Amino acid sequence: MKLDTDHAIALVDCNNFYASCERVVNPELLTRPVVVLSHNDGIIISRSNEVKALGVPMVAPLFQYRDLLERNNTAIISANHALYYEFSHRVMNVLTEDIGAEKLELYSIDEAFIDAGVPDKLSYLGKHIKNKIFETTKIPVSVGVARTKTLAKLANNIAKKSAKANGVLDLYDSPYIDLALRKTAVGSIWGVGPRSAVHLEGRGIKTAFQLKNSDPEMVRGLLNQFGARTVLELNGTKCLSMEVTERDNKSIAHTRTFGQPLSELVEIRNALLYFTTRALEKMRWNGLATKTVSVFLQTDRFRPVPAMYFKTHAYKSVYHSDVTSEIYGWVETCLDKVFVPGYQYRKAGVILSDLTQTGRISNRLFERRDFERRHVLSKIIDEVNFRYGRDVLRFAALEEKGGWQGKSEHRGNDTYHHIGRDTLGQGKVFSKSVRFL
DNA sequence: TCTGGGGTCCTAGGACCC
DNA sequence: TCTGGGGTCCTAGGACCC
Repeated sequence: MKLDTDHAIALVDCNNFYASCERVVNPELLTRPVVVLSHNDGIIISRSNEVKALGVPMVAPLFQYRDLLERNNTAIISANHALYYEFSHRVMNVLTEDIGAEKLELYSIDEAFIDAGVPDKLSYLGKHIKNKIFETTKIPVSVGVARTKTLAKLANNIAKKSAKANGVLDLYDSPYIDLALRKTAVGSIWGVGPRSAVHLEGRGIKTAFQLKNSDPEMVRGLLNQFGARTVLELNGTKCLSMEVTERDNKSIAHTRTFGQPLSELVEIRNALLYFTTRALEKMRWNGLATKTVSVFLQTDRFRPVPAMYFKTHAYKSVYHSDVTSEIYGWVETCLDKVFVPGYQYRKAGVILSDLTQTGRISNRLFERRDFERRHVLSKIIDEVNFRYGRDVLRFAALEEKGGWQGKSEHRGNDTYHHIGRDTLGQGKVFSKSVRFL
């Protein structure tokens, strides 16, 4: 397959995406600082520019910044993922329908790479994309254009911050590429995390420009193959191609911190069956079946009682299934392996892996008819719950709410609550799961 | 008092088998 | 004196991303 070596890649990234969505549905927020919180209201996961200017970092505990935010009249809002899926869908539609992007890679809920074609008025294209998306959806975006994904990421970061760029930067054959790289800390490059940055700095590689001029083999030894690839990408050599075709998830998880520590097996079992139900809904929504389920239990990260404990166990079935009642049994087997009395558990999760398309489930000679009946029953329960509300229909094993549930107190606009039921994507574009915060 | 969740990929080391 | 070694499967944990 040809990599379209000379084609430019544009990265379109929504600014402060969750906060921006909240502002579209509630324009009063346009004149106030805005933060959006994680599901338990514990963590700040999206900030408007005013909040960033206050020095509030990404993924910060709310309690540490609450006073500062309130003094500045900040709107504090619980996350509404269904709303963000809806806006994501709208933004991507502008790219495919209005802009006519033929190759689009949905990289996360708020950003996409597109093939910008042969180099011709690239900054004009960037401005057009930015204006068209804002005109249609009211969501502000930034556009970075370059020869490689890594450089497009960099261009996008600069476009977002620089007043001069005003949201659009073209670094395709630009004389300013090296200048931009000189001004960029090595740890700000896509794929270079804090640990790798420390290693590189130890070798005197402090800027992106120095990394560009490093020996890829040396970097491979110091980091890994990804590091070496990043060096080539910084030099304008495409190593990462556009992943245009949707691929199925390799795993689907539902993990939660409990509202309060739990030590009783019964309560933890209830929580895990609930988590399993949610994960299976998402799995069936994507037309998948699982063969391996993993369950983990964990004590409080910050205040473990009576000691730190983390344990995971995987149950491997000999066949795939998407039948709730059956997979409940697999989960209970795992729970028996990881549960030890005496710990105060704070977090637990269910992870479904070894996923395959339901259509490819092999026939089970002896129990085929029963399996099909239960498979259909599970689908019907999903349908009913989707139309009439979560868990209107549920298995007797699934208990009512327990002490494990958290709370979302800052829920604002209710308009979109009927969409998606939180864990489900909507429509064709999001029939597969999308990475989100 | 309060500190998230969902993913991917990679590696080390133990258990076990032949 | 001597303590094989390769393969595979598993969990733990690191690193990175949004």
